[in-house]
Amino acid sequence: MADATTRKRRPGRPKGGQVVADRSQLLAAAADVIRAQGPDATMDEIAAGASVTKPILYRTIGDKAALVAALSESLIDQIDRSVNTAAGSATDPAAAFEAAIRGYVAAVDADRNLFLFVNSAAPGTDQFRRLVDRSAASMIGVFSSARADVGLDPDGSRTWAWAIVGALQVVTTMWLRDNDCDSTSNDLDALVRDVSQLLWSGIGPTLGAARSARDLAPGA
Amino acid sequence: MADATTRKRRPGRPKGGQVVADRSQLLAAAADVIRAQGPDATMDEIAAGASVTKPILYRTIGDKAALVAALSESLIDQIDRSVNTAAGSATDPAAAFEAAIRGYVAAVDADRNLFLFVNSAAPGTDQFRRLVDRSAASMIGVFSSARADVGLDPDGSRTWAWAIVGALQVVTTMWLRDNDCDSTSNDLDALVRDVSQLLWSGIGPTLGAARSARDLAPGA
DNA sequence: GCCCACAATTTACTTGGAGTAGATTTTTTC
DNA sequence: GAAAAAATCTACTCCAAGTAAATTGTGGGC
Repeated sequence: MADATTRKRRPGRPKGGQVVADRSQLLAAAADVIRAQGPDATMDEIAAGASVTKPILYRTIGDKAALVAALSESLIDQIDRSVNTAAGSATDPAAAFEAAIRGYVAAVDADRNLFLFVNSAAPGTDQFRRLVDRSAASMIGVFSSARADVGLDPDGSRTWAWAIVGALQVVTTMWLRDNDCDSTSNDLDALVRDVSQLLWSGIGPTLGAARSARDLAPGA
Repeated sequence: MADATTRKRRPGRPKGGQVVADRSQLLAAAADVIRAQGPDATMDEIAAGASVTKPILYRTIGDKAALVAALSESLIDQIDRSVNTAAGSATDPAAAFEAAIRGYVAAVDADRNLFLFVNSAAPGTDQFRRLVDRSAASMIGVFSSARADVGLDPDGSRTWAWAIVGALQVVTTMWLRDNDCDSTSNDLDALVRDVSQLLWSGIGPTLGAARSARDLAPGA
């Protein structure tokens, strides 16, 4: 968050050719405002929270879609880290998958407002599609090679990734409603188990077979 | 669509205590406008297309969320019909499931603009959640009994329905992008096959077991 | 048969947020 | 020291949602 050092500036060219706030500072400040004010934070509020005026925000970041895109980058990275960490601490592939889903939900829950802000685009908009593509990217590679090893069309991995992104998005969104105030993590376990059971049955055999195929490869 | 009989009315109380257009007429006209003008049709355009002024539209239908809710009712019914018809003409349960998904995509594709208009709500909004709940409703019943027969927690059927609704929504939305102008239905087959393969592996065994359990019940 | 109350409609407005143009102030350069 | 340049801020426009008040016609009382 840009602190009080840049507060109540008067117009004019700054010393040393510096700008009042660079892109990363503004993004961090925007994230803070959204976390505090909720997903309905307006561009005015975000600019004010960053101690900057709106034209600065627009000149530095771009329009609202660009802000969403930038924030989604970091949020998706954060979710990916949470997912990988959770999955890494499991031995059984099925357990790893379930843990990954738990990691996803946990990451979203931890940054609820940012998740909702980033997901403020309606399906059908370019923004939405970019977000889905970006979210699916990390999955596609995994599925693609696994499917190829098993003789399945690698193009289908994109479809699988889309489906999983959609399933997780809706399930998580709907789950956030019920836990709006009270964070009863009891039924979270059941939720994660159910989703993972539904999806793993389709994925697991393919991945398992691929792994076996790779284990049989020379040099394994 | 309200035709030219009610065009260029001057203000004033109509004869016979009738209103200028009733709810169902307005909804039909709105759907026509959206089909023609695209999912970004404004309330002004919809009112104009129905040969009615905006306050009439608001008094008869409600706000935009109410319009979306009303249109989603009929669209979801239409999709459900398409799904059931498609699934009914298959013998194998797995084939029926795949046919159902094909029916879903086909129905959405046939009413693309209306689908996008109805799905114009961002995840996290009440509108979105209502739509998901409504879309999931018809699935929940099926899953719930099937899961109960197998000894699974029936509550999980809601989660399954949410996940499937989300998967289909995203996959279909993303698919619409690529087929924006040219309707190459070649890859549609692959898409449907992939999605159905992913989801059926999780559902099929449960449903199959439930069916067997029911077949073993007294009086079968 | 005339007039007043009332109902449905239209015009024209307000509101709120995204995005932008032009005025304003300070630094730099000649 | 003055003019040009660079970055900023104030104040605006635009668009769509939603609404209030003016407008015009119908129906009933006398």
